[in-house]
Order: sequence, then C-alpha cells, then structure tokens
Amino acid sequence: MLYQAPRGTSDILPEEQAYWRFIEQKVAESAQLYGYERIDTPAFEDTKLFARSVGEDTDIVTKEMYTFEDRGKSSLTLRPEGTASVCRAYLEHGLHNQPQPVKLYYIASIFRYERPQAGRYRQHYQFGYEAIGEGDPALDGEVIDLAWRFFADMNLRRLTLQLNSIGCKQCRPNYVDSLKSYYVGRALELCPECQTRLKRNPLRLLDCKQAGCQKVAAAAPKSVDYLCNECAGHFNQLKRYLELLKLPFNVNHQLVRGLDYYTRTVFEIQPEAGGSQSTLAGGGRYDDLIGELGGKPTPAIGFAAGMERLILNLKEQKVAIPPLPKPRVFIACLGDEAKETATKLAAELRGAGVGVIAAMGDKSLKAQLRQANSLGVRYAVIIGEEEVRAGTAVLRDMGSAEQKSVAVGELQGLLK
RNA sequence: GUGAGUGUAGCCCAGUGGUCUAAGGCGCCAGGUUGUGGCCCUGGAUAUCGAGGGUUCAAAUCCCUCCACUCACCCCA
Repeated sequence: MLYQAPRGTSDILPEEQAYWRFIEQKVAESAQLYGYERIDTPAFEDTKLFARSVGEDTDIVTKEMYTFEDRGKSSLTLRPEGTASVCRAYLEHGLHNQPQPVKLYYIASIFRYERPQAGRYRQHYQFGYEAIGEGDPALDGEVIDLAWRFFADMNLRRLTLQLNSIGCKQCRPNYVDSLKSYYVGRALELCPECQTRLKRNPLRLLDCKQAGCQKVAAAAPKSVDYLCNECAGHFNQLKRYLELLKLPFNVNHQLVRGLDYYTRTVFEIQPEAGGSQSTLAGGGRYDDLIGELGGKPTPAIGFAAGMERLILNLKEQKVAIPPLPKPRVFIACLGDEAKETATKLAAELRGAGVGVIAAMGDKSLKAQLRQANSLGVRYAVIIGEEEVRAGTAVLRDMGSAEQKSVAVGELQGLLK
C-alpha cells in the first residue's frame, strides 16, 4: 500500500454517510428547538488560545496538540476542542452586545495527538452547544436537558447522566487542599501514577481506574461538601430544575473533567455498560474563561459530544437511520442513436428535479439492468433502436418487473 | 509514551517447512443464443502471502528488525 490515511484518521465512505447526515440534521433540529444558532470557526487557531483556555498543564496541551509554525512564523494549533474557539469568536465579534445568553452550536473536526483505539481518534468530530453570558442555574438545567433529550430522542437506551459541582475560584482551593491532606496519608496505597497525580493534579486522583485507588477515592472528601454558599446554592437549584425536568441524574463525586476551565457544574452522558472510551458527551460551566481570554467576566456553559462514539452506540443498539435519497431512475440504452436520446432525456428529467443515473459505455442490456438493480433504482427506462424509431421508451418497474412502452415525452410526467 | 494481540485478493478468511506457480465464501466482470435485473449455473480478473533481512536443499509457514492495524493504559468526545 503506497499511501494510507494517517494514523488515527479515517475516510467516511458513502455507506457510512447516512449516519453522519442523520446526526447533523438532529443537531440542527435540537439547536432550533432551544434557540441555538450555528457557528463555524477555523480549524486552527493561535496556539496560545488553547494553552490559556484548556490549561497549560492539561494532557491536551502538554502532549496532544497538533502545533505547527506557519510560513509567517506564527505558532498555530489544530483545534483540540471546540469551546475555546467559540469564546474567541464571541469576544472578537462583540457578541456580548447581543441579548444574553448568546447560544451557539457547532459541528467540527477535532485534532488530538493520541494513540487511537476504540472510540478515540486523532481526528474526530464533535458537535457542541455553548450558551454564553448567563449564570442562572436554570440555564444549566436547560443545557443538560438539551443534551439528554438529544440522545433520548435518538432512541438510545441505557444512558446515564453523571453530574457534579466542582466549585469556583473561591472554594475549590479549599477542596483541593483537603483532598491532598486526605491522600497524603494514603499515598502508599496508590498506584505509581496516582503518586505523581497527587503532586501535579490532585483532582484526577478521583477517577483512577485501579481497584486500590478506587477504594481510596470512594472515601475521599467530596467537592460538594466544600462549595461556598453561592456555589452550593447554584448546585441545589440546578438539581431542583433537573428534578422538575425529570432528568435521572446521578451525582457522581468522582466526576472531574480534564480541562481547566470548568467551574461549578460538570456533567457527562455515558452508556450504562460502556467500555473505557465510552463517554458520549461531556461539558459544564466555564464562568471564568471569557474573562481569562480578555473579556469582561462572563458566565457560560456548554457541552460537546463525539460523533464517532455516537455512531458506535447507534450501531450497537441497532437504531434505524433514514436512508439518504438517491436517484430513482436508471436510463439504459442500446446503440448510438439511443444513447443520444437517453442523454437528452436524462438532462430533461434532471432539469425537472428527477434524479437519474444514465448508463455509460456500451454494455449489454443485461449488464445495464444488472447495474440498475444493484443501484436499487425504482425504475429503469430502456431505449433501443426500435424505441428511437417509434419515439418511445420502455418504462420498467424494477420492483414488480412490469414494463410498458410510453412516448418519450410522457416520461417526465410519469416519473415526477 | 507503555503493554498485549494481529497482519494472506476490495471484504471475510483456509493454509503452522516441501505436490502453495496459495483454497473457499462475499463482492466485481462476462456468459447461459438474437434487446431485459434480482434466484440458479458456468467461466474470468484480482494476492510482490505487511516490508526487509536471516536459517534451510526448500518458508505464507521458523528466527530477527522494521512498519501498519487492533485493543488496553494514560487522557478524553
């Protein structure tokens, strides 16, 4: 094989496209339902944008970014996530002058240099929704409702909604401190990786999968017990809204997310019996991010979902996807004159909005019909020398195998 | 970055040292009389057996190196 797609990337072949178009359509529909408008941002941005927003010490920034210098010596990075770009656009275009919150959604390719495996790729696609400019917990509830409804409406079953609150700039340090002091006494029970996490990123201690560490994590201090009054009130109100909306959330004290910008609300939607790379959607509040990017303090919340993982789940659960439309008519012909008639007819039908596949080459009629059959068209139009002389064509119904001779001029009306 | 598994035609795969100048199935192409698909039958094309090196009289089959893919860890959608 001379060339193949780079590791962790893949071609989306025609046979897969129905899934992609289906999801895109559902994304647009639910955006419309909740008042979100589409935004598309560049595939790459100034490297500093991601470093600042995602967090200098996160895995994404330290080892997963596709960073390059362009010919003008600017350091650019292929977007490793969607939120930072949307916030940049919000600031750059003065969207704070619009009624708040500004609700935006996107469908975009995402790039991370990781070892690919099931449900994880170096280039993958995410769709996401961001609501910027409002801190009301009712908005958190609405966003989570949107996320939940999105998957439920696709007839995906056995999903769970994981929820947590990780506090704000004021109260989180207290929590991290108490987490540290809890863990320091138990360092010997931890796996080697957790020993280093203890120093570098204590929050991550909570979601280590090692059995021993799990045990320690289960009894660890909970972030919700360290929330300041404002954060606690916000979280309580959110839970109240989720109950009103009848969303079956599970407060998961070990849910922490890998991007630094999250504050207060964090949530994920996971399949119940998921493998390791199973999270379908994740998100939360990022009340400090716009400010850190140079704007005035602006609360915001959003989430993103992985398209490939969603498709994986749709397939596993055998969710029926509507087929993509395709031509219903195949035109077969025999002889040079017939081909001219067929060529003109095909153009006329297409002009009238009827999709047509015209036979090419000079294959036998048998071969042409075989092709028509495998294309799955509803009708075959057959034009041979006799038909040319008579100004007619044979219209064959590929389902019933019934056929009749009709005037060429009548076809457009019959096939419309 | 770490660990494990796998690499034979477009796809699924048989074949574990010598009749392998590689079998089968799907798919593809053609034919089964003069201009008709789907079923069936017949025929055909398509494989430097992942790459390179080594062992041997002899290697798809054994050894080494590399590469790729898959799965898992890390982390995330």
